[in-house]
Amino acid sequence: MEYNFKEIEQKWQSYWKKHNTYKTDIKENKEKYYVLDMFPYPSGAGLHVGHPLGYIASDIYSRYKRLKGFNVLHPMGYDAYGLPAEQYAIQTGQHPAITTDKNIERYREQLDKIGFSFDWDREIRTSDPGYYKWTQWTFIKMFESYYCYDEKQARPMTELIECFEQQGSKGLNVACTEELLFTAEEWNTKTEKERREILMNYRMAYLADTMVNWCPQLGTVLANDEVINGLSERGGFPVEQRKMRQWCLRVSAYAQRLLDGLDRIDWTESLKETQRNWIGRSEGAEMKFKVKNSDLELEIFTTRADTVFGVTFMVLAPESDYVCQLTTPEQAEEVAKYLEATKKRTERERQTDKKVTGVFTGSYAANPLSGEEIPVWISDYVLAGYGTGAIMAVPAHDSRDYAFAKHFNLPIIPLIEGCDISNESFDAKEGVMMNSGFLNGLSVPEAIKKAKEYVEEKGIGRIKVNYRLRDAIFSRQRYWGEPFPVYYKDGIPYMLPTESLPLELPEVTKFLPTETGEPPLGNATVWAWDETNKKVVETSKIDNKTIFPLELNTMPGFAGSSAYYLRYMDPHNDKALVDKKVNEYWKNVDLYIGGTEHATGHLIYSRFWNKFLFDLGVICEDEPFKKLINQGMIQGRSNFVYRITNTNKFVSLNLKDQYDTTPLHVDVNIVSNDVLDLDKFKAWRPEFANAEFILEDGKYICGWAVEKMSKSMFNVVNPDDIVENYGADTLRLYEMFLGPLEQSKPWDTNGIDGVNRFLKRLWGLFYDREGNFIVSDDKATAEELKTLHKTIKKVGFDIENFSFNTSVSAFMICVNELVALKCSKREILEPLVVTLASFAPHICEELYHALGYNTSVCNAEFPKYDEKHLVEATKKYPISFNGKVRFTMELPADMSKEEVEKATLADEQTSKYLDGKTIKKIIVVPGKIVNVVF
RNA sequence: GCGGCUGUGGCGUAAUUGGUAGCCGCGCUAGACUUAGGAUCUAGUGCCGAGAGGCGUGGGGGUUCGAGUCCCUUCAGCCGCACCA
Repeated sequence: MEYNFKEIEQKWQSYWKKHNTYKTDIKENKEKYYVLDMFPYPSGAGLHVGHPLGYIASDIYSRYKRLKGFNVLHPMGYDAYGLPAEQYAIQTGQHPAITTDKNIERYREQLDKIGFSFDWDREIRTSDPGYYKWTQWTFIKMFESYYCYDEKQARPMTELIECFEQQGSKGLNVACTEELLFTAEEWNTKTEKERREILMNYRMAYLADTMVNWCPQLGTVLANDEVINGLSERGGFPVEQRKMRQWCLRVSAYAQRLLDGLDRIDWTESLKETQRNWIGRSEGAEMKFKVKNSDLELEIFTTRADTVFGVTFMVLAPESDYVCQLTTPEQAEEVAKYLEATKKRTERERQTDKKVTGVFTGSYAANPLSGEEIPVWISDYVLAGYGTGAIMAVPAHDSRDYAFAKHFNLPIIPLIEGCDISNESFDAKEGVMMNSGFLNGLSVPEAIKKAKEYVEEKGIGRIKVNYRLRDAIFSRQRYWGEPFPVYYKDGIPYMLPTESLPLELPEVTKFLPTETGEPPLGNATVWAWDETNKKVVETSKIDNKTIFPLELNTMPGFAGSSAYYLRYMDPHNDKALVDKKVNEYWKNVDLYIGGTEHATGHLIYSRFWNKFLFDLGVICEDEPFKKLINQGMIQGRSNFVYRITNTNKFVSLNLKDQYDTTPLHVDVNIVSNDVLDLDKFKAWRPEFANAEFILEDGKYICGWAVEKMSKSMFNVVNPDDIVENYGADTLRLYEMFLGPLEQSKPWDTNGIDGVNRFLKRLWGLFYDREGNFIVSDDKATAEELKTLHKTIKKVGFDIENFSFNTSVSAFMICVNELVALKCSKREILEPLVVTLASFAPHICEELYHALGYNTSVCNAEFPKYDEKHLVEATKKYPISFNGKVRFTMELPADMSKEEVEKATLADEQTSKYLDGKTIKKIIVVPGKIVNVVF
């Protein structure tokens, strides 16, 4: 009987569904294990063969853990909000919900075919009101919280208000947008509106006028991680800087905890390093420079407090608030001209074009240590977003300041003995100080320390830690996202009561911004909040007395993906994001598998979001993902045909150099082992119908290259086709067999026959050609047991180490050996089937039942290996001479060192290789090797 | 520029962690069965060499009885960050 994968796979997929085999519940007597995949955005293109790679790996691990007796949570859902569906809606008028549902349905179909052990009862979609209710709920909690640096956690705003009432803002060590100073009396006399404006300065979720990455083509702002080299991540459109009133999340408050947490989680070093870079911690000093003839003080941040004596000028970012305060009337015109010019430059231009530009403000400041008078300039090499937006320039020891000083002819004072600054600055933090008053003679690290202390003592400034990590801009001028549970009274935002959540996304007539430039929600006719009746009503009823306008922005993509792992634990709970007891059982994700592209987006935001929920006391773990593995990308393997220029004639690969040719991509699905199917090629496109060919050995050989898998390269392979032709089990095995999970590698369907043959051969151990079940109850031999047990041992070890490719080859070796031994014994095959079941669940379920079981192999127990079957009586010792292996000798495994040495010397081949030379020494490593040195 | 990762047959890869480099699979070669082969089975297949043998893990150097594995250096590719004061 043939191995009929189609029948088998359908049969068991419906069996699993019918028997709820993958349904998971809390089992207090069992240890939990949580395996999570990064949930997909359901794109219109469907899955290609690269997408399921991580899912297959996590599925194998989940099934394995289950066989090992763990209670495994392994859910799946969809990141359903997103730009592509909305862009499609703008173009076609089709509601994004419809597009999304359709795409999800297709994804589900594709996923189902592969035989995953997901508990689909726990499916979530970020666009589902029952889900985003909790995204909105968390946002409200953020609005109602501030961050206390002393307690190192988020606290309720009510505590802060109490504090203001009693002592004002004095002595507070809390996260804020800007330092505000007011007394309790001042606070207590303020109006409601004034108070709310002040509170905004401290909220975890706050509304602020900030410089944002505005993308005109997408009509929305983007977060920093959504901008790559000055272009939008989605679509690659230019991005410009603009000041806009936006919702922001105070992620920066958590910078230190986000950094510290990295040391306690099992992620790859490269991923942690990326996050460390992104957080960008630097220790330094904040210092005040007095402005001449003014009460103003310029605040700057520096990591090189030791170089203050070398400050010969200061520079402001063009966006800095100081600019207008310091510009003198004489310079006003020039400054205005410069600001205008910089504004025109996009972020991208500013980054790529490193021409030195700048303008003098007309003002001077005083060096706080030397008292020297120094000019204040403006230049766009200073970033508004980092530090204070102003710097002290030390041209001798900073290359950017150096370039600026050279260009504008400003003085350069060297501060380190013996450094050469005639052509470039000396940036290294080493050497001995000079020209630096009380710092002279100290080494740079000593001087940094001493200068910082001095500055603090004299009240010139303070020691400060700065982070590159910015607060996340949380508003998007988009339709297809979570609505903010916010309405406005007199321009002041108020939160909806949490009992009124979810605030559902309204219908709109069109998905573009309104004529007045408001976001698409401005088109909604039912989008106003009735405060008394606590419900959404017609926009036309807005009277700003009891009925108020609702927020028109929506939340960004990372909102819904930040806490989804928690919702899987308790997906249908409408009383809480996750029940406390449930959360205490599942805790956090033990294994998270996904792509590396989320390193600075999702993986930072979800850690932040999670820490906030932890501070609220809603959840019990402060890091969401204990272990994280990045699966490598599956690249495409493209094929080429070579068209002779100006003809419709194609020449085979190895003859192409004799002609003038153009390579053309050809669909890999009509090429087999680099041999082109000529008929399919002619039928592929009308212009090739009359194509002629120059063949070699009667075949047309195509060229090939490894490229990104994409439609335009014609190298996309669809998993559906693989399942159709070879079955899901073969697909699963082959995806793993390709190579190490974390490595990128090209997909080449040609190799798939190997794993398919393996399954057929396995099948052949159970059934003969006539379809007779040939498994016997005979006693297994020592050799057969050894084959089995070494396989169980290796596969178990490999799975624990996520080395799935080597497990697959171990299975192949095992089956090859059993075939050679003609072993069809139950004693061997039964444990083998259970061991393989995580990789190839369908065929194993079939064989498990054929062996007489009527329960699922998913509920079996992973076999234990017994070392006693693995011990060898003899060892084939490689005998090497000066490190070169010459022959092998079979000796008893337990033979002593001395005896092995003796046996080696006694062998006649030894004298042959010695060739009369004297032996200097003999190295014998028992059980390993013999090395004769002469 | 800084940081991280990766370099092994024609291809994807393996190597018990310092101990016989190339396991497993693809491809290829030869053969068997066959009307046929994109089926199946058998044998071979790192390179050079008729052979003995030599050479081989991007290159160079080192440590070691012994290096794909450790150290130094260099090159190439991929990824991340990039005026971060």
